[in-house]
Amino acid sequence: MRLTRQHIETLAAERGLKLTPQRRAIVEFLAGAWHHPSAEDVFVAVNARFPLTSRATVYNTLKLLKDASLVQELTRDGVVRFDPNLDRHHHFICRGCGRVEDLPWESVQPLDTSTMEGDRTIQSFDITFYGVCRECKE
Amino acid sequence: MRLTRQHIETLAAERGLKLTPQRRAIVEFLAGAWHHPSAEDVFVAVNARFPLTSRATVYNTLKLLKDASLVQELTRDGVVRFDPNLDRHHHFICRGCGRVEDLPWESVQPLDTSTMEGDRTIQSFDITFYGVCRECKE
DNA sequence: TTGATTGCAAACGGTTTGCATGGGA
DNA sequence: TCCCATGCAAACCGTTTGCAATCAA
Repeated sequence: MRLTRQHIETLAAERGLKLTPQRRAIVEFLAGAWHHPSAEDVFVAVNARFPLTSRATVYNTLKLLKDASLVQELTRDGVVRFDPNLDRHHHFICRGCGRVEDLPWESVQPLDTSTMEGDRTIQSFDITFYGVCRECKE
Repeated sequence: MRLTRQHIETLAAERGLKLTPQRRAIVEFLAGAWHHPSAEDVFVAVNARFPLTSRATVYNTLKLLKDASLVQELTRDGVVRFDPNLDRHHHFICRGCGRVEDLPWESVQPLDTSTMEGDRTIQSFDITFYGVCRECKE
């Protein structure tokens, strides 16, 4: 499941939040974003539709979405990025162009974590794959 | 294999670098560090032995070590950290105290990456496990 | 001696905060 | 109307850079 504009409406209704145009624009941009935009990416995109939208609003809304588990936050090269894919999944990073692609959770066989448990408890894991994407292979 | 003070001596000899006390101190601290210190951690630790060591020197030396593949760099919570463990390994992050532990590469069975290959090439991967460490379970 | 390395301080980029204004409920 | 949300600007934090002084080779 991915973030949709419906999510922010539901969230607003449930928590009594205001449905401002800026929040709608941020969510709609994220909903259509497939390559993990940074806060700055969101800022630029939203300002294309609503000039004068401030960075503070962008950061506030992103934090709101993160706290509501409507986006996943991930850090790469020191920059925080946002992933609207709500399903469990892994990541593929292309060493050529740096793009990040989501990989379905089922593309990896279940991991046996028993050997590393015992004194610790393993609850979850995620895998980052590195390689060369299709475009960069050409 | 882990970073040792021997590594910086060899590196200096091979590349004609100068073996300054600051560089020795940084490497010796990293060699004994098991929980992925940040640049600031290194700065504080080195200044305990050599007051007036600047952040620039710390950052320069860390970059040197990274470029020589004598430390692995990893980013967590937007802060760059340094891992002197030179073997391939995975990471375990405790949700209780936030500590990071290294897990031996062999503790995970080989992954079949064929289903996600085809249009892309997978070269490597690393896994981050999340859970609760022994101390936090008590 | 001499150029690599250092310390310092300023600059930088991403993120957070404080506060007065404004607009959705 | 009322208070949440916004815009703005300054502050903040980790990191990088420029430059003169220093020191290992």
